[in-house]
Amino acid sequence: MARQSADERREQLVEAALRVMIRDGVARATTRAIVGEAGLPLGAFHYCFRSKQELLHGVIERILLGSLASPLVPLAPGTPAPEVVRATLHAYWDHIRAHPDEHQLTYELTQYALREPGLADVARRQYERYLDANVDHLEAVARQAGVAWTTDVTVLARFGLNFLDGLTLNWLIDRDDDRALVALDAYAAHLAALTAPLAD
Amino acid sequence: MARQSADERREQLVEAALRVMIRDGVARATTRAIVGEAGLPLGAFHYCFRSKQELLHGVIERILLGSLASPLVPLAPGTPAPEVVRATLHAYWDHIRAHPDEHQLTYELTQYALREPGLADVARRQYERYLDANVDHLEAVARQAGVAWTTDVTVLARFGLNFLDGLTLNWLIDRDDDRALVALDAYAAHLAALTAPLAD
DNA sequence: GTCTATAGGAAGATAGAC
DNA sequence: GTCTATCTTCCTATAGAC
Repeated sequence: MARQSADERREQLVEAALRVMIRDGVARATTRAIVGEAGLPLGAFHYCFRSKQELLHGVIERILLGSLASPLVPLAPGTPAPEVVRATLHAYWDHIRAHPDEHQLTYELTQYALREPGLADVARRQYERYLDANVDHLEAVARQAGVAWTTDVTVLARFGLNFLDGLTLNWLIDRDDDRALVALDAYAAHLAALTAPLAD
Repeated sequence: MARQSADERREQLVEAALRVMIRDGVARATTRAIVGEAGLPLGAFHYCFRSKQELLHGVIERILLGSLASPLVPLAPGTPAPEVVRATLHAYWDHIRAHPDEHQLTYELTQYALREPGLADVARRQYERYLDANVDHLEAVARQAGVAWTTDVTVLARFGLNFLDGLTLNWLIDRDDDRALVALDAYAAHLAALTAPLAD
């Protein structure tokens, strides 16, 4: 068939694996299901990857990286801080609601990684990066709103990461939009109360 | 061998399954591993359970019920509200730290349940009960501290459930005690700020 | 590199003696 | 009810022709 580089093939299989996992879960993402999804013969698997673990490594790095895309909301300058906070959180939440399956897979893969000696570190590093991203995000929000945080930003970031993670997990289970939004707004109000106007 | 009732056998297998899952993860809890752990022959499995799903149903109900045990902290009457809140949260957190593997299994089983059509509802109902338990817990704390919540308790409960869930998940990954405690205390302070002395 | 065919084993479930 | 032996299916991985 069409001659492709091994890298292209690998990419193709990682993406097929992602689709299968999102659709059917990690447990059902067998090598057969993955090559089937990619439209490749079974044998193709093992001259692209030494083993299934190697593919999973690629899948995990891929999806965990992808979910770092933090949507920044363009707001008119002079928007009051509470409004900036709320709009930013709602933008984040819209992203979750638009891609629930991907986020569910993220949790599944994290649990999976914790059980595999060679992969546990990947999950650990990933949460470290989530934290860093959250710090950046909080600082960007403060800049945009023209305020300063009255609490250590790294503490806020950890607190927010945990709350949003729990909120997402809970919503993936009950899919109760109303309750989730109420909790999200409660968090937004809490955050907004932790800002002070910049003295300049 | 020793003659036992089918109920006893079932109980025995559910407990063996729990041990295997806590030790090795859900994916490695095969029927063979489970009966091996219980010291029973392979054939024993299928005159106790119609299928593996039936056993998993039992395991999920068992562990999700068990994790509802909310430790109430005995404190001297007259203890200030912030102290009551903090002590209660720390007691909860100590429980998590003492049984990390059980909690990790809880998350694994929840993810698993969401992928099985017959089990998704169990997870949903379970989170509903977590929420109820959290409401009860918050009301008990207010009673003990002699204060009232200035925010709707169901909103607080949802918010707290989500934060504590995320905190636990995050800690299971990075095992960073210091950061977790800082975040927990931030939450305690937030909660304490939402109380008002009872006018009596 | 690419594919077909198959090895080799482990999974859930059952048959049938006791 | 209890156990051994076995069936069937599906898994990951490899062998070897092209």
